[in-house]
Amino acid sequence: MTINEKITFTETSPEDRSLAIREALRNAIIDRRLTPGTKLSESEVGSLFDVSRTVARAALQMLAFEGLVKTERNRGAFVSNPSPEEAKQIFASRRLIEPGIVAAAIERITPADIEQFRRQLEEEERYMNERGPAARRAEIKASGDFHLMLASVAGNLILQKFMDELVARSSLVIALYGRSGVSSCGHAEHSAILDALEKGDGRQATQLMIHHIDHIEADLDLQLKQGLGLKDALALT
Amino acid sequence: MTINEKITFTETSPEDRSLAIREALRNAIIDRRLTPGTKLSESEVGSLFDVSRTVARAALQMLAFEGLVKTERNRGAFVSNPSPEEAKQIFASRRLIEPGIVAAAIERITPADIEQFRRQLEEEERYMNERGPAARRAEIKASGDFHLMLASVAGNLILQKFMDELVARSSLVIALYGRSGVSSCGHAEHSAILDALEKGDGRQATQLMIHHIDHIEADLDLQLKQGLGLKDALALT
DNA sequence: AATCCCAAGATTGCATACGATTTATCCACA
DNA sequence: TGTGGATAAATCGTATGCAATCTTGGGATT
Repeated sequence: MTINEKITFTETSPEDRSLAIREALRNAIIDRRLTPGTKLSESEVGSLFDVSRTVARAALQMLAFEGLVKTERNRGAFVSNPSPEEAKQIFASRRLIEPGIVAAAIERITPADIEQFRRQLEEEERYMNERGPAARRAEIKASGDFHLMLASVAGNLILQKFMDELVARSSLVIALYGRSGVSSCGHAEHSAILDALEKGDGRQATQLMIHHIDHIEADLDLQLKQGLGLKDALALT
Repeated sequence: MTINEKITFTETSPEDRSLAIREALRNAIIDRRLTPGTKLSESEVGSLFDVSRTVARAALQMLAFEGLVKTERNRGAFVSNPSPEEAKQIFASRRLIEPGIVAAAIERITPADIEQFRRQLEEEERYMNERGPAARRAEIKASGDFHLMLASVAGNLILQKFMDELVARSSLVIALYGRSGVSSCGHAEHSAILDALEKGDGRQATQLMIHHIDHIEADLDLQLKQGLGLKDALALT
């Protein structure tokens, strides 16, 4: 797979172009337009975005830092190919952090937030009922955005950054090991969590969140490719 | 404050020099040899380590990503000056993550690990009983290393990276807002946590960890400088 | 036919150069 | 004496060039 479609800037970036490129690549990765193993060469990225290798390189470095990209010395950058072990660690981390985020969010959530969440869930549902890869991608993205909005409401910027990374990497993991239509039940669970938040029932909200994460991970097929280090390497190129 | 002492490479780095520079600067920051607000100009860092601005810049970008350094466009990089609000968020994050790390560590800790922890605690104690700024610095570093070792034993690389960041940033916070001789009681608490781990008493170990974090945060003076945005800005230069 | 080796091409690692922006200095002027 | 503005210095943002390293393809040898 190569980068064949022109990736558009979502906004005119007056400055800090490497940040904009990072965002564009991030979106492409969590959208699965760039699949694990895809090579991201500095010159190719640079010419796609009409910048020099220097700034392309900076964007790739940032992505490497958050684990979405792996760089090999003198070889280049590749979209990460998380191992089952990594996948487990990602979800273990989420199980640790997200209940805390729910607990913090329930203290700070406002009616306006609730309203925004409802709109978000409607969007999820809309994509859920559509067919086609584009809708599927949008659904995955919207599903992740629910968790990120929650982190945003919680009001802890550090945890928010961690969740940014974890949600993005989860998306990669689901792309690799996902078994079914990802969030067919996920959407209902998001709804239930939001209901609990609205009622102010923190205990239930955190419980629902834990189960939600359990369900996402349960939908993965982490055993199959466990011992296939060689095949993984082959899949890389 | 300027960078006036030659910072030595801990190891001969055959390659990936930016990583080595990042490590050296990281250590200098958590050791408080570089205090919050210190400017880290690309050329200065570069010439100190005998590299070009390109690689110095890469190191600074990494530090900015983990929150130890803040960059301002066209102005440069400065050692972070965390606000009281940031400090609270850092400790809130630790309260969320570290109990989970303790719980994971107790499942995996080996007698060899215990032995290593004991040696680590002896070192803490040695520095605690010494006087002088160098010993104080070493004590702070050793105290943080206890938490990082725990994260390492827990075996989750993602959480380990998060803790790396949180411990380093905590060190900055303590430098800014710390009230007393930091870990006079901290050492005893580390010992107690280790004892609980050795006994296999997970419930007690996590409780002790939570209290330990509470105590560290309680030792901070976060109210005083809360409204002084202006003075903070002044302290920057 | 399979294997090994070497050279050509491609890509990264790094240094340097130049324009843009910010900061500092100094002089004019009120 | 203090203020304003213009010029100079310093620093960053970015592009580009060269050397080092890796990959690839072809040809010779067994």
